[in-house]
Amino acid sequence: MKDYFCDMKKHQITIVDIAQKLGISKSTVSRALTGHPSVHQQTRERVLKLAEEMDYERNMLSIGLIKNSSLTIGIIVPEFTRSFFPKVIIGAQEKAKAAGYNLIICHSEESYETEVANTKVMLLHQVDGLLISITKETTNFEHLKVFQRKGIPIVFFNRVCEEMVVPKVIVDDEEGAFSAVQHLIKRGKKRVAFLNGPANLHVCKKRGEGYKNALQRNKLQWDEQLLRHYDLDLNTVEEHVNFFLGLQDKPDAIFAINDPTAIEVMRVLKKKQIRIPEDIAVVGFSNDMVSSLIEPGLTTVEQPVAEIGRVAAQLLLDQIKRNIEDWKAQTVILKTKLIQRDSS
Amino acid sequence: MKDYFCDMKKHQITIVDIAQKLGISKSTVSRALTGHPSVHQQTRERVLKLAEEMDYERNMLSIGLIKNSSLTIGIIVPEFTRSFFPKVIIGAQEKAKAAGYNLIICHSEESYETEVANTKVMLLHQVDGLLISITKETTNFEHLKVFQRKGIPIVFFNRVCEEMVVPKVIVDDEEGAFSAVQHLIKRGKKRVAFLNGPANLHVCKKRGEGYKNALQRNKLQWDEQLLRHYDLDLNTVEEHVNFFLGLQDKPDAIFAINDPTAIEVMRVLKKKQIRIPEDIAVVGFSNDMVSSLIEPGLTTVEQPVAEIGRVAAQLLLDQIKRNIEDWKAQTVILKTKLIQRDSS
DNA sequence: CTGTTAGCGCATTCAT
DNA sequence: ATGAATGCGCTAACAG
Repeated sequence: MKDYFCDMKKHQITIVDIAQKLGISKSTVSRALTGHPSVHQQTRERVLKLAEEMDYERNMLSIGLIKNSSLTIGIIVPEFTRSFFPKVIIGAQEKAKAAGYNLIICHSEESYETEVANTKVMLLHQVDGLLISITKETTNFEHLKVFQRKGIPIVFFNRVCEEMVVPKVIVDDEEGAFSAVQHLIKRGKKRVAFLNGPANLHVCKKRGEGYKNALQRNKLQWDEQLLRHYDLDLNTVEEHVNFFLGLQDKPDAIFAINDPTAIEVMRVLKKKQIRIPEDIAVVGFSNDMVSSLIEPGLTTVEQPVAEIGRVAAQLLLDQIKRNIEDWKAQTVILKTKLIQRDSS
Repeated sequence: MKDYFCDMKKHQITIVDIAQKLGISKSTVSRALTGHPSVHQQTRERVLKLAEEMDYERNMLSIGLIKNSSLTIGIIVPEFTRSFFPKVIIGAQEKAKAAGYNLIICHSEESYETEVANTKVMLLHQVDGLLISITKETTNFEHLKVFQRKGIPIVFFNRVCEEMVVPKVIVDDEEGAFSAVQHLIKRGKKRVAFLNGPANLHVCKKRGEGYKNALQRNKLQWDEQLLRHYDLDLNTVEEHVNFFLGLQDKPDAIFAINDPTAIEVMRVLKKKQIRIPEDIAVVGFSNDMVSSLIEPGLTTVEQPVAEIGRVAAQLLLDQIKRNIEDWKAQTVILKTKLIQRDSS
């Protein structure tokens, strides 16, 4: 009896089982199941009925094997406890689903090593395309170039790889940062500090440029002490704020690379009884869900988050449909929008 | 399932390619790749080297087909723009990775239909087990029972299915709700309202029981107008709050099913110049990241979020290792902890 | 309309 | 230590 059960566990109901019971060939069963037109109506009904009765489920693995496709696209994000990446994923999923594709998500936890492991998972699962935003540590791109060589399209979003010629979706980071700093200056601030992210990330470089441009445009002195790069570990934000506060000539505004950072900056300032925005104004980037809930409300640069996901997925689906020699490598740059609240 | 597969086959590097280049049989290549002992050391090295050079990746679809396993476990969550589910996922990923399993994540976006589609993806990828927290719409469980029939273990967490006898990981929702309401009453509140979630969710039922128990224990009158179920759509929270405020005998405290709801309640109250907690105190559930950042800080019932993921993954891995006839269906109940802040 | 045959990429038995 | 052959479950020519 026990052996019987063990065997049962292994044995899947297949089209052959159905075919045998019905005394027809498995091809006919297959055709009936897939809705092929040239099957006798009566045969089809008998197959469908028996399949239902026997709890038959198609084995998509074998189908994927044949078609060399899994109808799945993968997405790798470095982080998702904040609302940014989840919202991108939701946008991407929307487009993918509409095209009949499923989405599998991997989380690289800002670790290069995990990212490489994730790409292996994607390869193993035969994804038809990959969406990715790289980790803060990623400077080697071999694991991603593999996809190109294999003819599996990649689309970058948010954190892109500069050296790879593939579609990318970003926002106008330079313009976004520019408008944030411009706004602060218009509010009367003269010494705007920028707590930037890792210098190797393209997105951070661009925001750095926007920052500098805004200063120049307003003929404000460029002070390199006011631009600091940090590794996105929120625990270290306090040190950086302390550095700013320890300067001979303190900043009167802090622009932060993203909203979580800005919120942490605000927490540190509040703890020190520094008034926001009177003493020091704060501006973030992204318009996270939290930013409207805290006090004072955080002024921030809004990104069309779900749209980033939608566009990225659409570009990927376009690539998937194209032959490899017709691949296009456009970069889509979406607009940002300054959201003014009470922190500035 | 509709046939969406398109036909362009990108050529994959297979063991046959490697075998041909090396002038050996594909069996030997296979053995070298899988680490079979009886392969000449030199042969193995040549194979490994060439595989590396050619960017060869094993095709999981075919291996999965043969082995009926993919070393992958799936996780389906209904929502993840808040920090709750992402943190659970991170915990689960930790355990899975340690056991050599990969984790693929699907997002059901609180839609029954999407959840069903997600389970198909999991089946397609031949996951060895499934972790799931159901959507608020899910009342039919056929798509999940399929897994049991196929011998693929399932573990529920947070939002569990009552009628299925499988392992589950929840927190002590009844006790958590009890302690929240007990706390409010100790603070002098006499009319505690509860804005609960969908009545069909087990987790909501349990919290409802905790709420009622606390009232009873304190000999407070049970008023059915003070207990409302809502569909977790934050846009409708305002109506419910307005209902409470329109009562003859208004509540002096509102306990909300989760933190986002509580925060929305607070927003509505603040808009109406109602003082928190003096006029109406507010308590949430989960200790979301936001809750400590807003003002006043939200009193809430903390859940061991990552631990939920870890335990669920561990239970699943245990089931995977067991034969189907040895499956255990224990329910693990983790402890909650009341976090007192200024909203109560 | 339906049956036959041939793989998809790989692991695995059985040979040698 | 290696090669040949078999088959996982299914679809897709190619016959009838």
